[in-house]
Amino acid sequence: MLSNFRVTAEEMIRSHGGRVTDSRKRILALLLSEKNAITHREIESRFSNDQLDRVTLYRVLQWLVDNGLIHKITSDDHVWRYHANQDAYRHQHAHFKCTKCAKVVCLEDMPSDRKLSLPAGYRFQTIELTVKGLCEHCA
Amino acid sequence: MLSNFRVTAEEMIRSHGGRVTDSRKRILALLLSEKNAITHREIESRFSNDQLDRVTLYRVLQWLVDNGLIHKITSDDHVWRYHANQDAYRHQHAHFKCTKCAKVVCLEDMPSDRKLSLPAGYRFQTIELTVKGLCEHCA
DNA sequence: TTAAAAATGCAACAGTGTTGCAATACAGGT
DNA sequence: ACCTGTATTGCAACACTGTTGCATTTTTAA
Repeated sequence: MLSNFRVTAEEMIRSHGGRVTDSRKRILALLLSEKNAITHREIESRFSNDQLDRVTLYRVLQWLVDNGLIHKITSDDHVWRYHANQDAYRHQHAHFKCTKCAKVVCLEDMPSDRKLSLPAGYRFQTIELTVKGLCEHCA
Repeated sequence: MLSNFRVTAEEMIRSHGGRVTDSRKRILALLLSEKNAITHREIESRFSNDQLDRVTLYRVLQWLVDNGLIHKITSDDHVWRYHANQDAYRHQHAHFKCTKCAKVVCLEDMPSDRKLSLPAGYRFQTIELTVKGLCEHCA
């Protein structure tokens, strides 16, 4: 189960030409096993037994983002949440945040078809969309 | 000019039943005079001569938000930006953030097609949409 | 096996925002 | 105009998330 994720993680890291270190494997394997996007602090607490340095975690997460293996999501609580780039989440997508329990999930689609008009001279790059509401447990 | 904003500010505060204090008048008048959404730090620097306590500024901003006189916008730099609720900005709207100079402007329209479907059992509350790109000066 | 390069661990720092509490300013009644 | 209760302010100290510098360790490739 979890060893499957470790194997996948190792392949993903190796295929990006990075050094395959223990921290990277463990962190990416964890993110692959998580259904929702989770915070730095939540990742830390998952490793409460095994020691995992705060700073190393920040640096590994940044490396994984830079190499497109995970993505990070901003939120109105001003904490980054991280999620592995699997399957449907490769491309740009919207996110949902529960206003009660703060859970963040990735939505599969991004309704960006409808172009909203920018002021003259502005150049479009990306769009960030977060839907807020109550999740199935809090509704 | 700026005294006009002070008069408007005072009326807005009074109409919400709050105490009309000097800090509230000065801060709201400044926000009324600003075209774009600005950060706590930017507001502070506008008052560099007159003294203005950091904590008071945070608390006044929160009060103004709670009373619907201004709104605040989150961003991927994890700093709140504040903008007065005038005219078009009363209702829900999208925002634009320049990825080069970090300028944030309010867009007038929100593409309201909530075609994006939430998972079963989820309840919709609000939508937050930020378009990122280059502004007219940075493009 | 060895050496260069990259990654880690630690300590200290930086920025944004919050809390507790005493001092002050505002508003309403006299 | 003057009290008086109460909201607001100012200050100090704190909390949290994230970053930087640097010595030590691990990884990789010859």
